[in-house]
Amino acid sequence: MELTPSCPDLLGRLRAVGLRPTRQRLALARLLFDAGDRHVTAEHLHGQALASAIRVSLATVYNTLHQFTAAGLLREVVVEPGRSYFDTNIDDHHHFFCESIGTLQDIPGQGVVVSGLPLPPPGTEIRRVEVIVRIGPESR
Amino acid sequence: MELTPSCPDLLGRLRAVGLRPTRQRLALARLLFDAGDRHVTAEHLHGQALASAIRVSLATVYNTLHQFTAAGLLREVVVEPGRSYFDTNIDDHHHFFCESIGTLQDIPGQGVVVSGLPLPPPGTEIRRVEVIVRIGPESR
DNA sequence: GTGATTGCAAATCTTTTGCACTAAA
DNA sequence: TTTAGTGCAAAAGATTTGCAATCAC
Repeated sequence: MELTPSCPDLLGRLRAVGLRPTRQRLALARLLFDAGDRHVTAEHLHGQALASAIRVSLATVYNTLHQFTAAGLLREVVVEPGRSYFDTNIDDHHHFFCESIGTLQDIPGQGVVVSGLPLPPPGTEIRRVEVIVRIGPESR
Repeated sequence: MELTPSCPDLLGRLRAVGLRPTRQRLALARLLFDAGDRHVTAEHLHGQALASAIRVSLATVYNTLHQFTAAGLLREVVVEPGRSYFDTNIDDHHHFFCESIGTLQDIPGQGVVVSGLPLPPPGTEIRRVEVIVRIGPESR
């Protein structure tokens, strides 16, 4: 594939994290990062790739999502048993999650303060504090 | 099975939530609730049942865990993709989760305050605020 | 060319389901 | 009895892996 000049930033971002900018990685990166903040599942992204006439196998989508996550380009969000979401927003932030629809929505991290946490167990340190606000349709 | 008089509370608890106190439900309830706060996976609980010479199928363990959860006797905690933990502590509280070991640890809810949350999206209301503190071995 | 990456299909792992059988009431 | 609950094995999902073919460099 010709590396189109329309995505120099993506190409550079992949190179910067040591991932060879292959056809499918670039195509997936474009789907992921060219449309603002997104929360996708592997299945979802694969469907979108196929719809965009990008030939990628589901296995490659999984591999790519995990490589991007390991490289710090994505964040994995676990809110539902048996399904992983990947978040293109890697800033410190939190989530609303609607169980009835299965939808994630970002909560900017700046405003939220979690206070009163005890010290982590001896020998461990805090990696990240994650707040998940589970929401549902209004009762009435 | 003879309903032993040693577990009148469990029997009553099951009846109270409309679950017929069968041999395996009682046995699993005893494993779950007779040992203080616990975080178990289905696989884990099944192994423990077998080790205690309780004949239960894994399918029944799954069904029972979900029935208990639906009945409010347990809480499901989702922290790892592809694996559910069930928590015998149903009070309002949060968790430390160590990814390297896969261990959950309770954080009492009283002390922790989450402030600065935005309003939930229109038409929805907050069901629960969950804080997961991801921890790992100390860097140095 | 050479080694990383991909596709595919098969394997794996967790969880759910269908149905004949068993047990609680 | 009557109906809910169970076991088993098979099915269903999500995710991973092995290996030959392919592509970036």
